[in-house]
Amino acid sequence: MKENLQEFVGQKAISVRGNAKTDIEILEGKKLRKIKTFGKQTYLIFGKPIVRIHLLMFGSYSVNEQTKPDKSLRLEIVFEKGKIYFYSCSLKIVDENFLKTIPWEADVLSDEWKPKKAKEKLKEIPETLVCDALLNQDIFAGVGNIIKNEVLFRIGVQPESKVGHLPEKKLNELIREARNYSFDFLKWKKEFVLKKHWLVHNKKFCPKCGEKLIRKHLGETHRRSFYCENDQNLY
DNA sequence: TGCCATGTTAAACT
DNA sequence: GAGTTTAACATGGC
Repeated sequence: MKENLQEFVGQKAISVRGNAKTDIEILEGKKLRKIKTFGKQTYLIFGKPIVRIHLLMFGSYSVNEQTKPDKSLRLEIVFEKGKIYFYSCSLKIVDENFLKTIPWEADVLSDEWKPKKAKEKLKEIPETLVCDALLNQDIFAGVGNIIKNEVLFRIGVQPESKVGHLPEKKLNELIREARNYSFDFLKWKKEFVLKKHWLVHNKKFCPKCGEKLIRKHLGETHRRSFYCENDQNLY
């Protein structure tokens, strides 16, 4: 989204509409200065007002689309050249102080990503299950349920393993693959070949040994886990 | 056709 | 007031 919206940076918002509950009118006449992302959130920085967008499960956006009446249109921004549409998303106006509270180094795709910091945070929660830890946005911002399942399969760790029980080497692998797989995910998503590359998520059989995969809602997050009993060790 | 899910927030409870 | 649970959001795939 950030990349696809770059053409609007530097442009002034002429008009806005949509069913967003916040006061979106204040954006009119303001120039889009910069776009920042933190995990799954996108920040459209219009100087003082900043629009925070999260697409949640079903949200979408489009650029320069032919306007059609749509009751789920959350926000349309008409710029000097072109328009942006956001549908069915979470939208909030925040200010620059809010941005100051964001732990940017926790974003797995960021240049500022700090694996050491992630490790420190994990050391503080030894009793947490790895399936929950990977979904913790304060540690691995951007990682979602698909990435969780694929990372755990790649490193051969059973999702109910406790963070504190992981050998140092596995802990390092967990942190490294959380970032590494996220870049693969992004690349595949851009090429529209994401699903094709799923090894365990939504799959029936283990690609390594052919055995039936376990599919269960696990951890405090109660999210779907897919894993192989043979190829993923419980620590 | 009905159920479920790539996710988070805020309201409603205890 | 703190912590926990539930509802809301709303769409496409199976």
